[in-house]
Amino acid sequence: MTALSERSVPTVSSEELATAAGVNSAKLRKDFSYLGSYGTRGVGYDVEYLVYQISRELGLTQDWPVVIVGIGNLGAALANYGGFASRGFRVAALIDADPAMAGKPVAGIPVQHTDELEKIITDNGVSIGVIATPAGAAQQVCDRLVAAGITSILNFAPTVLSVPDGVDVRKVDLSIELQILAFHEQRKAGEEIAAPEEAAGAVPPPPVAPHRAPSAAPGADSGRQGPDGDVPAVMPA
Amino acid sequence: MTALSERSVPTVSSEELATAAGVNSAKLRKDFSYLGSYGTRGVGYDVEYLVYQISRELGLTQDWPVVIVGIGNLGAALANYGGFASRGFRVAALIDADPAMAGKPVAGIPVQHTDELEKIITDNGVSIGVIATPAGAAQQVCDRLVAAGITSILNFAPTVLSVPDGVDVRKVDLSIELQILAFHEQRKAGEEIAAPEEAAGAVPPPPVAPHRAPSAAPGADSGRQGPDGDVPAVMPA
DNA sequence: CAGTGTGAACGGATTCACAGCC
DNA sequence: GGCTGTGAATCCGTTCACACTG
Repeated sequence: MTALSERSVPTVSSEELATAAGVNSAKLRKDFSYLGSYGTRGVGYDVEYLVYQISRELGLTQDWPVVIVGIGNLGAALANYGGFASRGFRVAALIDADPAMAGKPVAGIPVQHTDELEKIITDNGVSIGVIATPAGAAQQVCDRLVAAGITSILNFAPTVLSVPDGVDVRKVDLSIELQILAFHEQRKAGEEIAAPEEAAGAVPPPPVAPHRAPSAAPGADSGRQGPDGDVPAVMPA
Repeated sequence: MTALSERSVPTVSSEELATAAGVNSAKLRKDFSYLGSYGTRGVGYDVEYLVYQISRELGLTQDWPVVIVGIGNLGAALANYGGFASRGFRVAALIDADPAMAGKPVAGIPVQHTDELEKIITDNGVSIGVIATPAGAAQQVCDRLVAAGITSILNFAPTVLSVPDGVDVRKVDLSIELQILAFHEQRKAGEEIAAPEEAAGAVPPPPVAPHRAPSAAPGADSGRQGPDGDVPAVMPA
């Protein structure tokens, strides 16, 4: 939709959007209808208007100050990531435990030391924290963020964090997407013979004839790239 | 399951696993049953055996050579990411367009110039490519990867890539997870009044009373962190 | 007798199909 | 005429409940 908006396309039909998104047009209309009657019968949806309404509903019209803790490669990459600003996210501070990093600017923002963490969060009214530290430091950082009043955490460290009720955690595992690709890749290759006959002999293939069951791969729709932006888990209570 | 395995726990019940994963035990049993009858009635599942079977089914017991193109902060972060090796991924090469990067080791692997791209892929039999370039270069890199024989692409650049049929693309948008958090955060805050009364006045709030419809947030289950590892889209045909 | 494997029941999400409107 | 908005029909994933087994 943003792309359409940039090309100054005035209106879209549910059919067009649905095709682009790889879903059924009825579903798209029904979903939009939950936000209100924003379309015009016989015409379609006003692009600008719809972009605005959806942005508002998603909370993208607000200003979300965010702190990033752990300014290694990943932290730096996140700090430099252009996609945040346009979605209403503002990097309020970069925090790292390494005193040598302190004061050094990354993406134009000076890195601050972990000691300042609580003060930074309070002063800026930050409610979302990003953890990009090594696994070992993650839980500790998390605890401090929560204690300082943060209620949403995006965790890139390969650990499951434990948090009190009311705090929302989402974990990003960079290897999961690769695994999904590999899974499909395996399928593409395995089209030939039905019996793979593994090599690597760690666990001895115990009894039980692996009765290659249904095992059907999920629905094959057109060109939808990337993960579904699911919104599962933790609701505010 | 890996954690259980490391603690040498011999068996698990579907109930235990289900609780840990935040799902219903029946669902877990049914899902496992699609892989075969790997449990023992009255006992549970053999941890080691199950780990192996699932790994194999997911394609994690194979060796997947991967190339990373674009060795900026993100590319470097990916190259250094520990989670890949344990999942069967091997970084076969790092590729960057900047001649100054060539030869420089990142994560112990020397960066090679884009000119070598085709040769590297062919020589190493690479079928999965990771794009971590700026948006502007992504499509071009993608085309070369595909031409060189790559059939799965993980795209971190903020562009939708177009690829021929048979090539699998997954796009990772680092800001989507933040958006999901912000969405929930907005909900938490909006518990007070029902009328937000926006500030930012870009699009003039046109007619139509935004009839705050159902708009219910998805199911609230226990502590599941992160996105569902969905496996949608593109099936091998 | 604890715990798997699975047919049957359930319920929510998707799709159909069409009335209503521009 | 074209396209939205939406009740009704349908589909499909989830859960129940229990027969079966080690």
